[in-house]
Amino acid sequence: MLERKFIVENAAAVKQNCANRGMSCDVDRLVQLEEQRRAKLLEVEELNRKANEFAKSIGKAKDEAERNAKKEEGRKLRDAKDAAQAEHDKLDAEAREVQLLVPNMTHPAAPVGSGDHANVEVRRGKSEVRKFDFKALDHVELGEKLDLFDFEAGARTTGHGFYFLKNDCVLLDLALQRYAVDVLSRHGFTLTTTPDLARQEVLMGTGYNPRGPETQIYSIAGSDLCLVGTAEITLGGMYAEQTIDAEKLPIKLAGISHCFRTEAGAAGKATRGIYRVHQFTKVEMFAFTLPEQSDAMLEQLRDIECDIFDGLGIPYRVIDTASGDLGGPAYRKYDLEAWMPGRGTGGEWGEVTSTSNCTDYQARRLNIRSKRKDEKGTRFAHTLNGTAIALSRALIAVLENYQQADGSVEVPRALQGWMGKEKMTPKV
RNA sequence: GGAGAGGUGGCUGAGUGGUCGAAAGCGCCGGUUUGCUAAACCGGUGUACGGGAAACUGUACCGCAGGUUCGAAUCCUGUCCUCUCCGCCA
Repeated sequence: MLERKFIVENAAAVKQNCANRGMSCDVDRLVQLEEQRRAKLLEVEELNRKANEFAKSIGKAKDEAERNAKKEEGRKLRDAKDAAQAEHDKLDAEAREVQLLVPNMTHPAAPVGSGDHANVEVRRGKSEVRKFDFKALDHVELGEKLDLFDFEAGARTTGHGFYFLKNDCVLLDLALQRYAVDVLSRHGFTLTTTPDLARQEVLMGTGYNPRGPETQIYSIAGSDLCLVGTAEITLGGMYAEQTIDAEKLPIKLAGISHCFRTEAGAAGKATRGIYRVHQFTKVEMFAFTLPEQSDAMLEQLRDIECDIFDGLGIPYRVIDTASGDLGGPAYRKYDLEAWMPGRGTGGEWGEVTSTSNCTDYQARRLNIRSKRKDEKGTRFAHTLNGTAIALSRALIAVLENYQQADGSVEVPRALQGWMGKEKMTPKV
């Protein structure tokens, strides 16, 4: 959410930014509504001031007759105030409705445009894309040989898009988590496991819409709780309504959670195997910073993601996401796309991580402030998030890149200790 | 799940319809005194939004949302959270 004052004062820039991001929102109307609201607020405050003044004088009235006469007058003032307040609230609600649709501003260096061609590849990982001298299998085929997944049972118990991990895949899943946690711990992150459910309020605060036909979020009937789509939601909510001392910033959190996504409207998209599923586990990074620290923090989060995948020996490319694909809260976003040899006909890049600087967009909704001792007042903190390891996608990358001609899969060196073996071999 | 108690400023804690944005203490900041430190004393000390060059000033906020009233921290309803006891359980 952008500040209304900012939108009013920078209407032209905000409009251009909406256009760059492919979002349609009526900035002109918002400006108009806000100006009307301001005028009405002055009126409300003036009436309220009078009414307060009057109410105080009643307490000092000398007798019952004077008191009753004054009460009548006080009631009129209060009624007038209530009427003005109602008009103000209506304007406020209308303005807010538009305001919530306005996306964050965009980093000046981020590419402008939309679609894959607009995104810019800024870097490659250390590992070369491997040349196979045999036909590379995809993770589903590998999973059959190694007995790693049970999709039928997932569908039976829960539905399409759910699955059981089995045998070595469970070990690999845990090893990847343990590996990521280890890296983040060394980078000074506070480790957490987070609730898998959150209040709607927190969802909204982080920029997710729990309702509507296109929502990605599952809701729990009979409560205002939702299953989280990512630990970003709970980690952001962790400091909701808090004012954080500047000396404590930046705060770097690592959160492990399950992630639930309805994937509404995703029918027909690459759905084979565990690439796009309704539930997966993720180790997430989250940071709260002072406003002047967030640009550098985004680079840091991106570099950690690179380290994690370099450490796994998986080839990837880094994408500087173009304005049209940033969504609502992100000011700038980098994605890591890992090479997945089993995708498409001869392998394809597939998104495995994403890191965003949301500046104060989420903090304003969640009311998270920073306070410096030498500074009057407070400023909204900046929030950033990034994927350390998203299981499912990371599992695919490991399985497909480390497969051998005989159907076995080597375990990346970095995981061997956590996994307790060097190779996953077919049951025969 | 059942019964009860409670949520007030950075903290402790008073306040049961009017002059309460809120006593007092602690903490913190500034000052005086003082070989130094401590103590003592004096003054200051919430946040947001609006007006003003500034001094300053208006409005709102006593978990949150409603309601009663001319007037609510105080009364009523709902809700969230915390604590205690019982039950159940990993």
